[in-house]
Amino acid sequence: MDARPRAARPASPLEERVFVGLQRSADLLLQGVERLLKSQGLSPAQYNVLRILRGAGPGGLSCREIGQRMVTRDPDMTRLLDRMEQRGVVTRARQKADRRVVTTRVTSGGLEFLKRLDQPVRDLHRRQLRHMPAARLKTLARLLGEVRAAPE
Amino acid sequence: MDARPRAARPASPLEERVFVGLQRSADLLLQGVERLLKSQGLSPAQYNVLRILRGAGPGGLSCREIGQRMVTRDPDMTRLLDRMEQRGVVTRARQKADRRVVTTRVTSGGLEFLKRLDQPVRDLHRRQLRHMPAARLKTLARLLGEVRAAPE
DNA sequence: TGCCAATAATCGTTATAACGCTTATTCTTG
DNA sequence: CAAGAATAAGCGTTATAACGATTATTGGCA
Repeated sequence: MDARPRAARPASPLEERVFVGLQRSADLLLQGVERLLKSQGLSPAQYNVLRILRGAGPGGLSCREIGQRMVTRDPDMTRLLDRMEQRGVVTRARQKADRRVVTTRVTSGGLEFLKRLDQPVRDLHRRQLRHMPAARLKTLARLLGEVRAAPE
Repeated sequence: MDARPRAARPASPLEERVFVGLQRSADLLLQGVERLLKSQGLSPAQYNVLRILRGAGPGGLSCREIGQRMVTRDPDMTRLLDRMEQRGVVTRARQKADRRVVTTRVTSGGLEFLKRLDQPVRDLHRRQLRHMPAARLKTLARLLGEVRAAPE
């Protein structure tokens, strides 16, 4: 039995509330970012790859490494990078030592792109979360980390 | 100034940490749900629609209403419902009063589907979050609500 | 009443995501 | 050192997402 319903709808399990809340919140914030990136013809995944490559420096990264660092997994790195190569924001070169791996690097054009986007993206995030005090954001960031710290 | 770098990487802005943490956590949990639903040939969006329609009762809902209640927005309700109608989990009928709107209802087959999935989904969510005590989950759920309570 | 804006849904098209399979190369080990 | 497992990336194909434009219907109002 569900006890007396305090609200119209019976409360869903706590874990489900967290799951749905996560999906909704992530989607809400992503919408804004998508709009911003679309003005430059970039998808969130492409933007993410560019930032990863910038962080990796001139040595570049293999497909696998990029995939591992991405915020959301992408099951087809090859064609994601194909499109980015066509736009001239990355280059690819097969490694001499291990000819299985292809090293991808961000081009100067790609870095320009990122530079133009850095401030607008920061501003957007600040606007999206300006109604929450820093202390709560810190708590939230910590709890989100705990979610992903699941064993196994 | 950034003070002394306590870790190798300089800390990113708090808002960005929250944004990325949200995307990563949402994606991580969604992966599990996708795997589970795929065993029944359902996408998360389709599952979401079924649950919305079950909650709405026998009166059904219009496309717009379904779209508004979805966890993540879907820009093409028509074809999402097309596919579900073909699978026999929903029916559609144009309203007499206002012939612009199409009412969608879940079929008994669709309800069966849901019934079989209810417990596995609950179990999955519990497993995904079992490493976090209830008090933290409550705090997290509350903070996630606050994120979406942004003015305008 | 007749015209126009607003609303609901649909559709044509292109791009991207997703799935599994294949190829190329390297590592392992008997 | 040869055969087979393991690893990295790529590809063929199908399904879905995304974007705009379009149709059908209704409500507002001069």
